[in-house]
Amino acid sequence: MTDANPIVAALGRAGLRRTPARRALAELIAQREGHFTAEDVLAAARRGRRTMGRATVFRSLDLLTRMRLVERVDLPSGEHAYVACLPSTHHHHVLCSRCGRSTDVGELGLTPIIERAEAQTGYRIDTHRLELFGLCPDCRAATEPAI
Amino acid sequence: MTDANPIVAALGRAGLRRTPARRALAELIAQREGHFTAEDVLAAARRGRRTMGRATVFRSLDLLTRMRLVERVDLPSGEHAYVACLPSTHHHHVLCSRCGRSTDVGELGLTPIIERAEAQTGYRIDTHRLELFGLCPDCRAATEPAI
DNA sequence: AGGTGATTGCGACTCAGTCTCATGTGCGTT
DNA sequence: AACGCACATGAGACTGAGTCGCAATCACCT
Repeated sequence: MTDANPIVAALGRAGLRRTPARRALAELIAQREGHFTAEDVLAAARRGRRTMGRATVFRSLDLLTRMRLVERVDLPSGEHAYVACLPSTHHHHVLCSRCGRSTDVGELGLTPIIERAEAQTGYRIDTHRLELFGLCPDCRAATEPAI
Repeated sequence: MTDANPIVAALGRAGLRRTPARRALAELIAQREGHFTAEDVLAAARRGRRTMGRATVFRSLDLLTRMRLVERVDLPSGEHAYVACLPSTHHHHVLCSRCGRSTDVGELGLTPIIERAEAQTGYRIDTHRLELFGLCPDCRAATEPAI
């Protein structure tokens, strides 16, 4: 039986074990539209009467991060969260600060900006983090009823 | 006596108390070139045989953050750190991943990028975080001896 | 079906950050 | 110079995220 869940499928492709814990995590992530914290996963697993060791959650999340199936983001509050993402090319995430939904957005042309920063500072920049926070279309509609 | 330390001076200007703890913190920050964590501050205070309550450190750092005299950054490792910065216009920080030094870099022209992201996603973006990590000129020289 | 190395769950642990509260003190007022 | 009080501090208990070690389990290859 082929795996409907893309994360589970990717695990198989990578020669990693498709254990119940990992399947359950993949399921939870697939259901979730936006970002989620490790604690969310733990709570959801508990709710679904499936216990999942705290360590397992962190280990699996870590694994998926290394596989680039999820990405870790730092919320403005300082919390660490994760968002699912296709292991495509370079991209960024836009997070809704109201409902938590997250949307991928492709490469935005940051290269010239990074070059400008390198020129200004003399650093050689090799990593960057760009996170965008705002209101998603739905929440916008909800809070700005009148144009 | 006017305050040599800009942070202490800013406190006075804002009508906030210039307490010994805040002065000590300001001093530590002024001495430090790069980013630092709350734990660094605690350790430094302890080393200088001046105890400073853990809570006080967090409270003061919080205060300075609200005053925009320091900014909180999230290191790639997930740790939270702070960097001093002049409360000027919008700017970003470039952090050296080897020695920890941080350098301010002015507005880099992110606006068009944000507009592009808004157009692509339909979000209204109101906050963003851009952090750049790399090697500062000195560390670059140290690790790339030959051109 | 069997063997085995990867994976799990548990629980103890660490470490960052928060909270409470009694004590202390900067500073405006007198 | 002394006063008074709201603001600030330090100590330490507490919380919650994340890690570690280990014995038991199980996914998967043969």
